Amino acid sequence: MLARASELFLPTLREPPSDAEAASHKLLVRGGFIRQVGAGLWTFLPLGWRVHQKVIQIIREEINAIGGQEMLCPVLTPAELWELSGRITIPQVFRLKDRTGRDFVLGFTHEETMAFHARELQSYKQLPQVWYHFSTKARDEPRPRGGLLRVREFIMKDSYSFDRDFEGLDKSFDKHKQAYDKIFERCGLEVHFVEAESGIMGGKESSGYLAPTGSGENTLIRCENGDYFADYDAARGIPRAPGFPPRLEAPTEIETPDATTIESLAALLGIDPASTSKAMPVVAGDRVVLALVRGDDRLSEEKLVTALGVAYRPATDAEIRDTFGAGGGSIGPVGAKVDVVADDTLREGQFVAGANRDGWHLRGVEAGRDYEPRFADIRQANAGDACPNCGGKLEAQTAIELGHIFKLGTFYSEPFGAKFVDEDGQENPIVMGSYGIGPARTMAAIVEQHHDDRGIEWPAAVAPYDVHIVVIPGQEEHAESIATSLSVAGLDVLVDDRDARAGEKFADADLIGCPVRVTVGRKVAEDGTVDVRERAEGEDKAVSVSELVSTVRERLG
RNA sequence: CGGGGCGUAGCUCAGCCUGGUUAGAGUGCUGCCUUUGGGAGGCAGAAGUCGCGAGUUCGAAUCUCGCCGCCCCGACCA
Repeated sequence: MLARASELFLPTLREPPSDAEAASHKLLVRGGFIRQVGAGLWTFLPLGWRVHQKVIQIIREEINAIGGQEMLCPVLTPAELWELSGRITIPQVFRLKDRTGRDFVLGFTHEETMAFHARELQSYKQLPQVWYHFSTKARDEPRPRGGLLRVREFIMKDSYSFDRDFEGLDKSFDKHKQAYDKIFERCGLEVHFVEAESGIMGGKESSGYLAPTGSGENTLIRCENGDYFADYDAARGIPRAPGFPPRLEAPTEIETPDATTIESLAALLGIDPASTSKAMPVVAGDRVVLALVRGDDRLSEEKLVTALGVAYRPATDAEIRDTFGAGGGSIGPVGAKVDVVADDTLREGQFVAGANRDGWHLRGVEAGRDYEPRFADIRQANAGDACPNCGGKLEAQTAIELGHIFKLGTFYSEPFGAKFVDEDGQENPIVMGSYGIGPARTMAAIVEQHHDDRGIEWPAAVAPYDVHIVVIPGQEEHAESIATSLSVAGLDVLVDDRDARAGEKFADADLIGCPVRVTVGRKVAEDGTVDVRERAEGEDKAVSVSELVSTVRERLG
């Protein structure tokens, strides 16, 4: 395949758009891969679409390899489907009406539609199934950002597995996991599989794939020794041990005027903030619950939801005073007539806690002796915590979530009545899983991980073209025949035949980032050689035209 | 949805505070000359509803109000 720069719509820019911050945003726009149409709405220009298609093809091959069957569901779906699952109430749902006033939803995933089709599965003999499609998703995002990192409309590969039981689901899940590992590896990405929250998807267990990058919205917690990776929200770090004051036989009141923050309290008492406890009153359902973490820790909202099993909200000032008889900065677990969920770090030792009396705290408060909590892991892990596997130091790194896989169970099949009959003639709900990957995000992550100050360094598997030929003015005829021979050999070739200076062409070639560059200059007429350079390496090497095809193939790996 | 910022040529921006001929620069674009292995130089040229609407004024890119769009932080979130 041969493309000529003189004919391509390839609008490269010398400067990045003023509103771009992420490297992928800047370089994809500058390189003429994408253009913004509105907030979170992007057009893929010819080169960008080629890369997107290459990513899609890799995903397709790997999902086909685990038995996935490609199909295509509509973007526009009747609102009734979303009422059945209950997801109609999610704020991000794009809703609209047709001319007769009927309600529709622009899908943001396709669990509902796929469960609808799964009603045609009737027998255990038809299971398992894996169905997938590449389709456009719409999300009414409150805040799109970062180029392709967070958008309102995007193409997603989502596959759905249908099994007769949870054992089957585990197998389908593992197959996808393996497929995803291969996909990201083929894309040249460093990606880590981590536990994550189910969020709006519904279902039991979910896991994300995080690519560490320079820009992104997620945080990857990783051990310096490389044996532990986790999503920030779910990470389990081991905090340092506090410096405890001498042990007390019983809690002792101490006056702490104006000390309503941990910092002021620790300073006033001259103690380690880690030897205090922090009380966060929340309302779950119709009851008040006191969440207790160490003074130097932050409460993880996600972990607390998991521990409580339901969503919650912070208690209001009035509710706090009503329940504890004191203000927010002076409350504690001792004597409080509410359930207490204490973080595991509070199991051992004596801590300073609020006395449920304005301006007073208690020293020497001990779990088990002075209050009866339920223990759970509800603290947010921090960089600097010790690794739960090896004790090494945990680090935090910005990341992009490229994929998310869920064990949905019967969350959708039950309301949709997607059932099958087993060997004994019994009806059972189909057990589902869902598995998403965003090709555009993947593309952005590749740029984040593969670029330098001059431009992109595409891995060969996803590059828009294999070879970028820079034609030095005066060598057009030689270049044309070289381009043709590379193309005939099965390589994708971009030949820069524009009437432009060499420097400009080199700069564009670096920006666009095809893996191999061939410069056809004066030497081709003198000794029959051209210069071959790998984008990621930056060294020109003279290669005779007769060996060019094999050399380029070799360089592409 | 809360806070902040921006909107002037394809792109990056100046001009606005302190209203006043025909609205500027760099880059990009077109033509010609020169040049030709890392965005070279020269000459000539095209290109702007100054986001939209109202208002104040003899006069508005500039002042006031409203709206819209976009970006950043937060909240929210695959």
